[in-house]
Order: sequence, then structure tokens, then C-alpha cells
Amino acid sequence: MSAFDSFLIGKVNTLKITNKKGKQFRVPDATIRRLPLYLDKLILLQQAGVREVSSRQLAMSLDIKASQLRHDFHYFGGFSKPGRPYDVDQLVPALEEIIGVDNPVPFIVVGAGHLGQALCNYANFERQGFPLQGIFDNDPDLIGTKIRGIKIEPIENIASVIKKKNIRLAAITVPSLVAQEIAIKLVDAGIRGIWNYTPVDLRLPEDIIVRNERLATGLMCLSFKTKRLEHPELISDD
Amino acid sequence: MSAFDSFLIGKVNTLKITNKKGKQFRVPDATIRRLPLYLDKLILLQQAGVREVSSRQLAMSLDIKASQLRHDFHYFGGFSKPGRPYDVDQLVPALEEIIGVDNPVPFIVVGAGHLGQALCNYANFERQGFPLQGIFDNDPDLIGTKIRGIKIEPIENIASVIKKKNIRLAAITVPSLVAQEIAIKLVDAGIRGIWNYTPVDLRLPEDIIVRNERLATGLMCLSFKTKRLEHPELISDD
DNA sequence: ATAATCTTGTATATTAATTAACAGGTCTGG
DNA sequence: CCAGACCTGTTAATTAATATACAAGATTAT
Repeated sequence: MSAFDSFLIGKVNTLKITNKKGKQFRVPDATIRRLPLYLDKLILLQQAGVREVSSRQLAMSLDIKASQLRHDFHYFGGFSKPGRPYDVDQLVPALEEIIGVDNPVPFIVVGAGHLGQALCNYANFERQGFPLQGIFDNDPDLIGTKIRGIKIEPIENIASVIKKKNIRLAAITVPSLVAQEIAIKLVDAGIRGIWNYTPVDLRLPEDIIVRNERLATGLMCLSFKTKRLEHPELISDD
Repeated sequence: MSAFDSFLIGKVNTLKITNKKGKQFRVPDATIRRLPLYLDKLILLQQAGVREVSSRQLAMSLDIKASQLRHDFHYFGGFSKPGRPYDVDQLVPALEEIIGVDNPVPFIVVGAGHLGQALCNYANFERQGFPLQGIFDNDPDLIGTKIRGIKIEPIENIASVIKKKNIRLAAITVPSLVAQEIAIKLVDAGIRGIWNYTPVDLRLPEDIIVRNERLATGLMCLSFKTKRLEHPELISDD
């Protein structure tokens, strides 16, 4: 099975990159999407004490073809000595740099409802290089309470926190009605990437990256496929 | 911007479908991925009282090309009278049937940690046709407590609930160590689709649909793109 | 030393997905 | 009644993504 999200929808910010050999490539979106999965798996291997991994092994564990993995890596160049498998301890930081998590990337969560709280409680973000630096909501009952040691602040504080801590990424889990308004506020304060959990199509300047996340999409995809496996009359495989 | 996840990784269960005109198509995975987004948007339009929508309007609101939307719909056939835009009240149930949510699709959540609780608390699943029918965990402190009126039950009860309520879909948010074991248990009890929030590559029979979800992936994609927009020397656009 | 078996990088071929183009149908205003 | 502006469904063209193939280096065993 394979991937799915808002990342599929909308204009693709095609990125060109110059690799270490000075050759220019347009990195396909499909490749960009796989980079975090490679990194994720490599970190697991690293933690397990694995020092070397071949494209074949790594690809197999991700259910993709080894050639595709090599093809993906090829855009960035030179991850291994010729004829030798990849060195995990070398590949991890290389991928971290490419993905942009070589230094911690702080982010904030705006909207501390159930979904917002869940995001805040998800400890793995920190481990994966994304320390949570602020939680904001306008509900007086929530303001002042803490999640994972971080105090929920009123939304009016957002701009000053963003500027003070130099934050670029924000997740928004606010009610639809205020989503656009808050997104603008975030962008004005310096946010460059928005992780949008609301069902609103945010209209923002072109250089702001928006990633729309829709939880139910996952269930719908599962539903589509399981339904057809259970009702073979809907499918025809020749 | 566009989509991104585990949906991209692994073998694609290519589905063929016979449309209303008796013509057979192989529905591309990319199309399947967009169907829930179409439905989602159409329901919003329906709630807003919109009766008709053209491919151009609908596509624009999703930031895709109208021709792509028509191309996607084309696999399933006849959604509109010739020359006329789509009838929202007609299209919604048609898409619901295609996606398999024309009848409610019950699901369960296994693992009631922070992430599991967040999923359970996300009210929109029910509204979108996925009523939550059970929450399971082995933590004695959690068993018996309620989330949205649903009591957390011990994992040993899973099989009987699945069978009694005829459940096909399950989300798992359990610790990695027990993920494979629990997945097997679910499949044995009748689960056909697994929404996997653990970082484990589940090894299951071929006819079981697995959708791997990785939260941090979203932040990584944002990070990759914002980093390159902020450091133009990494990009070269000609 | 050399054959067998690993490995990666990369060019080529194949397949999939997206976009464009357009034949007809509908509707509105004049 | 006809022109212009919509509309969809469908095929064709284009572009993107994936898979194959293989040259060349490394390693191991004999």
C-alpha cells in the first residue's frame, strides 16, 4: 500500500537542487515524500546498532524497489563509497540535512482542542527534531493549563512568541470559522509553513507552504479498498 | 501542494472496476486518493446549500486541474447530465457509494495512549461515516474509563467485539513491540483494513489492507520545503 | 589470484499520472 | 433563432514516476 494526503492536492512547489557534483536536478515530489520515511527507518536501524545497510535491505523494509531508493538518493549524490553499502551513521545526518532537520525545527500548535492536545502530547515530534515551543487557544478554561510542561497561552501572544523564538512552522487545529484569519496572523508574524488540520482552503501568499491534513482520509482509503476486496463483483482482475 | 504518506510506500493493490456503462477500468491509485477529498469538499458545499458545482469550481477549490477531476470521475461514469454541472445532492451519495461509506463503516481503536485517545476524541469520524465502536488497551488504569461515552476495554475482548459488531477496520496506536502480535490478532478476528500508527512494518496476508500513518512526516515535508524557500542558494529555478 | 557475490550509481525503458484538446450538449440574452 | 459562454465526457499528448539493466568497485572464499 502507499501514501496519501493533502500533499497530493494542489500545485507542486517543484524544487530544483544542485547536488555535490554540481549537477542540477529537479527533485520529484514523490521522492521528497519518501525522504522522511527513509530517515525514519534509518534512525530505527541506527538505534538498533546497525552500521551498514544496503539499498536492497532498506528498500525491502519499506516495501519499495531498491532501484527506486537508489534513484531517490541519486538526486543528492554520493552517500556511499563505490561498491559498498550505505553507512548508517553517515546517511542519517546527510538525510537530516537534506530534509532540514539537521538542527531542531521548533513549531507551535494553535488550537488546543482534542486534536491540538493530541498533537502536543505526541512525544515523538521532539525525538524527530521538532520541539514543540508553544500552544495557543482562546478558551479561558484552557489558558494556563499545561500540556507536557508547556503552558497554553492566549492567541494574542502568538506573534510575540513566533518572533522571539524565531518559529517557522505552525500546526492549526482551530475551528474552521477562524482558520483563515489565524493563518494570516501566523504568516504576518513570520510563519512559513502551516500544517493545516482544518477543512479550510487557506488562501495565503505563494511562498507559504501549506500542508493540508485530513484524518478521515485514511479511513476512507481503507474503506474503498476493503470494500472491493470483500465484494469481488465490483472488481475485475484479468 | 499535495499528498504524502505511507500510502505511497509498498505494493499497490491495483483495483479494476466496471462502470455503469459496462466498461472496465483500472482505477489509478492517485485517483483513489483524491476521491475522499472530493467527497469531503462536496459535503461542505452541500451543507452550505450549494446545489450545483462545475468541475472547474470544484477543482479550483482543491487546487487541482478541472481536467483531472473530470478524468477521475470518468472512471465511474455518468455523474451529470450532458452539458450541465454536477448536481451536489446526487454526486455526494454516488461518491459515498464508490468510496464505501454509503453505509456507516464502524471501526475500533487499539491502544488508548495519547494518540489513541486523540483519535477517539476526534468527533468528525462519526460525521464522516466512521462510528467508533470500541477502544482497547491493556493498562489497568485506563480500562473502564470512558472516551466519548465509550468504555476502554481490555485487549482480550477485541476478538469478540470484532465478531459481534462485524467490524472491518481498526486503528492501532500500540507500542511497537506488540504491534505485529496485535495486528495478527485483529486479522484473525476478521479485521480487513489496518490503520497503522506504529512505526512497524506489519507482515500480514496479502488481502489485508494496511495504511501506515506517520505523523512527523507532515512536519518533515514542511521543513524540507520551507528550508529551501528560505535558503534560495539550495534551489535553482531556471 | 580469481570466481562468485555483494555493492552503488546511472542511463534507458516502461508504465503511470497529469494535462490539453475538443466534440457535443445546455443555457441565456438579444 | 442564433451567438456566446458555459458545461461534461473522452481521447490524445505530455510529463512524471517507477522499474530494468548494467558497468564498475568491493569483498570473500577457495
